[in-house]
Amino acid sequence: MGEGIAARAGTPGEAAEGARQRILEAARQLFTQHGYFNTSIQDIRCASGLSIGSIYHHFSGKEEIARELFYETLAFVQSDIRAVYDGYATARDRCYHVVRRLFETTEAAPEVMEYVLYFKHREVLPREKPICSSQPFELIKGIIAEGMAAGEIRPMDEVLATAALLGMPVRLVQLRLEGALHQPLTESLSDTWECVWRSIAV
Amino acid sequence: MGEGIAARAGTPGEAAEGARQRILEAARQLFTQHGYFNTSIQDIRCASGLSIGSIYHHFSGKEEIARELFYETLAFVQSDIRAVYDGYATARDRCYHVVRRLFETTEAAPEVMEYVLYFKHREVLPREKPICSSQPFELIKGIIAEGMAAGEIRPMDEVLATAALLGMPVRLVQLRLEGALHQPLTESLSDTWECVWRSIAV
DNA sequence: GTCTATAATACGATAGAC
DNA sequence: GTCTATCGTATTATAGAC
Repeated sequence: MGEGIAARAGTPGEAAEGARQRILEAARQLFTQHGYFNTSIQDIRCASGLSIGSIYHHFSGKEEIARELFYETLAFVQSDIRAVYDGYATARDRCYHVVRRLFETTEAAPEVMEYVLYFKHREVLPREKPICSSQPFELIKGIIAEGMAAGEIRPMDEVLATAALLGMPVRLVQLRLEGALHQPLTESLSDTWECVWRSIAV
Repeated sequence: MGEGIAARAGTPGEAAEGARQRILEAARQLFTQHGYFNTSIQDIRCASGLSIGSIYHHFSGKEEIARELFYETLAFVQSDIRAVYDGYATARDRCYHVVRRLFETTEAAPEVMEYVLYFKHREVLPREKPICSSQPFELIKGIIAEGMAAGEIRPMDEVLATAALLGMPVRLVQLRLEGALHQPLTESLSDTWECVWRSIAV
């Protein structure tokens, strides 16, 4: 987008958007590193390079920053899964690439995955729906259901199948983020996929 | 554990232990229900029926209460797994009963499982080792390793196999605790076990 | 829009009587 | 061992100049 008008800091337009993003970026990093409750507005101020007043100009408070990050991250995950759904036709391909993207995202943008997995939404944002009943997971359930209808996946409870598909990969992502796995997840992809697909395939 | 001497409240001996336990019980419930950082010492005071001073007499502070609960819970889980290890001989039986106990404990003592799964140890007790590298998980890895040596479990990375064993069941426990599953987990045991064992069996 | 200074409060922890 | 009263501090949020 345009860049001619606002060259100096403090000018309106995308400079303001820049400030917003700087705040969100700093907050995400601090929230995932030290936890939401161990992060003060002062910490966000230091990390973002802005002032308290500026932060309160853009957000109503710490909680709104967390909520904004939550929706941003949810949208990111959702578009990822939708891209897989649209890009492949069989349940097998779709499931495989969901797991693959999960691993790739963990390696490429660990702070995003960290926010998704470790952020205690129930504790910080108790009014939001839990992530497991959100749209991304509904998409996964759809993939599973179509796979059962097509005879690719053994008939069973959809929730069970979803847990079978994501349980092991998510657990590995957690271990990787905790530093318990030294290899990149992508190197374990084929072994992981073997386990996952055995568990739900006909 | 005599009981004759101290009949009135406030008397030393097991009455003091009773106070300790009342504090721990109240804290566990509040921590899992509203989160550690949303629970104040005042809240624990109200729920336990004791006074601030009494709480600080038994514990050095809020963090020590959390640490105490952490070790208590860890010991509980560990003895559970050890009982399974000692009670069965094959990897198949051991793995099955680990999953079974996981489900049974979730139904019988959800507040314990909730504490294990949802308590953000890294955020509250950053100095403790993460639960994944603690003794209970070492026990599981042992079961897996013996199973591979005996030719019951496909040869693969032990960490991967552990994730394959626990990933799906743990995910289902989470869903159950969040209220997303209305059936008791024990009713899904056989289907879950089918998925799990397919994923790691030879 | 951004800044500094400050108000208001909630919290963890302590002191000291009983 | 238990209690009440209180201290010191950290934190959120606001007020008002620029």
